[in-house]
Amino acid sequence: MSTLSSEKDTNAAADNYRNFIEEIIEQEIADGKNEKRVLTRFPPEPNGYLHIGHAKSICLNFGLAKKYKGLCNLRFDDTNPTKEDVEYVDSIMEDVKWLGFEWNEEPRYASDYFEQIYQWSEMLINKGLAYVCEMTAEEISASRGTPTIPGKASPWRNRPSAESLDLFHRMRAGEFPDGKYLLRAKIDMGSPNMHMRDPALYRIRHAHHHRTGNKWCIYPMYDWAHGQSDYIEGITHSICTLEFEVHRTLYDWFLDQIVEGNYRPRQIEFARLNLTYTLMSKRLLQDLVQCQIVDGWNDPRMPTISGLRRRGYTPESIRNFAERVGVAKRENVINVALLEFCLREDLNKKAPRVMAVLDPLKLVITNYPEGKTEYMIAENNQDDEHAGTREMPFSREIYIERDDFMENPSKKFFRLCPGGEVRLKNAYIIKCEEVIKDAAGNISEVHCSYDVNTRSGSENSNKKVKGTLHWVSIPQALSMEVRLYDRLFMDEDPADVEEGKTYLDNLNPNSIRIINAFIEPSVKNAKAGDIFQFQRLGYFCVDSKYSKEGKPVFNRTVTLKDHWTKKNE
RNA sequence: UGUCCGAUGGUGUAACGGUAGCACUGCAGAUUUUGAUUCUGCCUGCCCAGGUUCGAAUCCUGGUCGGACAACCA
Repeated sequence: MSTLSSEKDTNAAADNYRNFIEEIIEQEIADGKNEKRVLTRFPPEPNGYLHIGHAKSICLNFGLAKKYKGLCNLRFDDTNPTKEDVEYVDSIMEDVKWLGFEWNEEPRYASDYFEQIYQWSEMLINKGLAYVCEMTAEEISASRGTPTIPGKASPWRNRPSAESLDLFHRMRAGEFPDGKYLLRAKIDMGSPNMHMRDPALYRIRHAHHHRTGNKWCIYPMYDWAHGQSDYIEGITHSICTLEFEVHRTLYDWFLDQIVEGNYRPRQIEFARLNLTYTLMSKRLLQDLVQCQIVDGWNDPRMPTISGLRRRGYTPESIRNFAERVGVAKRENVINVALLEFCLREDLNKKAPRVMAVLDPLKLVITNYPEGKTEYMIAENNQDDEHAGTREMPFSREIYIERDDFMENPSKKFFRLCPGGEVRLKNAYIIKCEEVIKDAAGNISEVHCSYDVNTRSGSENSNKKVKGTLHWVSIPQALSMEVRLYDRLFMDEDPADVEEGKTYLDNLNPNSIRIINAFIEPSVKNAKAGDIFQFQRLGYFCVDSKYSKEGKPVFNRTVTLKDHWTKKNE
C-alpha cells in the first residue's frame, strides 16, 4: 500500500475535514469505545463481479482502516449457495488487490461461522425468541402486513421451545424438503419496521455450497449472519449502504441477544455511488453479459473493476475518484466526467506519447527525395524529463488524420488547408500545394512541399505556424486493430425508462467501433496493459484479451479533452 | 396513510452559531511543436414558513419535496 501514501488526498489531506463516518470514529476513539480499535470489513456476496460502486466502498473501508491505524477484513457474505460461486470469489480478490489494498490476514467467509450461528439460533429458541414456522412463503408474505398495516402472528408463533428445537435439529439433519420449515425470530408482528415482524433466520436449501459443499442444508439469512460475523471477527464499524438503514434496528436486536462484554460493532450507512450513463445494478450487468450484449464481465465498456482495468483505467485514478466523490448520506449521481477527469489526470503523467492515425489521408511531400528516410527525435513525454526520447521514421509519403485537412476551412480552422502551412510534429513545416481527388470527387491525396530549414530541433525551427499535426510514415507504419469505445447507454439514467421499454432500448449502437489504424513502429512489441497517448487523439492501452505477440490490439481508454471538435458539432 | 433517512450552484462535497468555500462541468482568455497539459478569470447555490439569537446553511417547530423498507436475496 506504499503507493497510497505518496498520493495527494484531495479531500482528506485538506486541513481538518472529516466525513461523517470519520467524525463518528473519532468520537468513539475519544470515548474509548472498543478499546479505541478500528477494524472495518469489505463484505461482498460472491455472486457477481465488483463494479465501480464497490470500489467506493472498498476505498472507504480500507481507507478508514489505514487512516486510523486499524485493519480491514475481506469477508465473503456467502449465505445463499444458489447464487454464489468461486469464480466470483477469485475475481473479487483479484480486483481488491489490483485496486491496491491488502486485507487483514486471510479472507473470511460467513460460511466459516455457520456452526456458531447455528448454536446462537438454538440459544434464541431456548430463550423463547425464535420458533420454527410451517407457513408457506406465500402465507408468510400475506401475514406480514404492509408498511401501514400490522402483520398477523403465525399460528406456530407460540410453539414450545422444545418442539422448535427438535424441528430445528431435524431441519439441519436434512429430514425436510426446501421450504417446509422456517426458523423465525419472535420479535413484533406489529412493529412499524417491517424487518422486525418475525424475520426469517434460517431456511432449508438443499443446495451445494461453493465452500461447505453438502455439509449444510439450512442457511442463515443475511440479517442473522452479517452482524454475527461482524461480532465474531471483532469488527468495530460495519459500513454499508443506505438501503440497510431500516435493518439497523434488527442488527442491534440480534447483537443484544449475543453480545457479552463491552465490545460491540456498529452499523453505519452511507450513500452508494451512482454514475451518469452507467448501470450500477449487478443484476442488469449480469443480463448484459448473459445476453452477450457485451464481451463478458470485463468488457472494456463495463463499469466493473475488471472492465475498467481492461479499458485502461489505473488503480490510482479510481482511488482518487473515490476520494473526490466524498462520503455522505444523501442520494447522489456523479457525473461520469469526473471519473474521466481522474483518469486523464493520472494517464497524462504516465502515458508515453506516440503517433497514430485512425482515419488516414495520404500526404505526399513532393519536394522530399524519393526513397529517403530520416529519423526524427520525439519526446516520449514532454512533461516528464525522465521519459526520454525515441526515433520516428519520416519519409516522402505519410498519413495524416482526415480531420486535419479541410478544403474549404472555416475561419478558426488552423490545420491544413489549400495553400496553408502547418507543422508536422517533430518534423518539418509543410505547405499544401495541391489536392488530389478520385473519380467520385473525394479527396484521395494531398500534395505538399516542405521547408528543409524547419526540421524540429534545428536552429531555424522557430518559425511559427498555428497548427501542428500528428502523422505516420507510410512505409514503416504498422496497421493495427484499434477499438474505439463510447458510453454503453445513451441516456443519462439508463435504468430510468418509460413504460413498455427496458434499459436495453437505451443501448448506444455505436458503443464500440473496431478499425484498423496506422501507428508508428515503436509500439510493435507493446504488451497487454501498456498505456500510450496517441497524440491529439486520446489514451489507448493494449488489450489483454485480443492482443498477440507482436500484434497488439489497442483499446481507446479515453479521448483527450477536446474543445475544438466539441464546438464544431 | 407507518417507520427510518435525506435536502447547499448544472453535478458532487465543505461550513460544527460569526465573510457560503473546494472540485468537476460550462464559458472566456494566456501559454503551447498535442485545439492536450499548465495558468488566469467568470457564470451559477443555502427547499419553504415561522421561532430562538446581536447574529442561523447550522439550533427549535411546522410544512414541502426526494429516497429506502412489505425475498425463505444480500
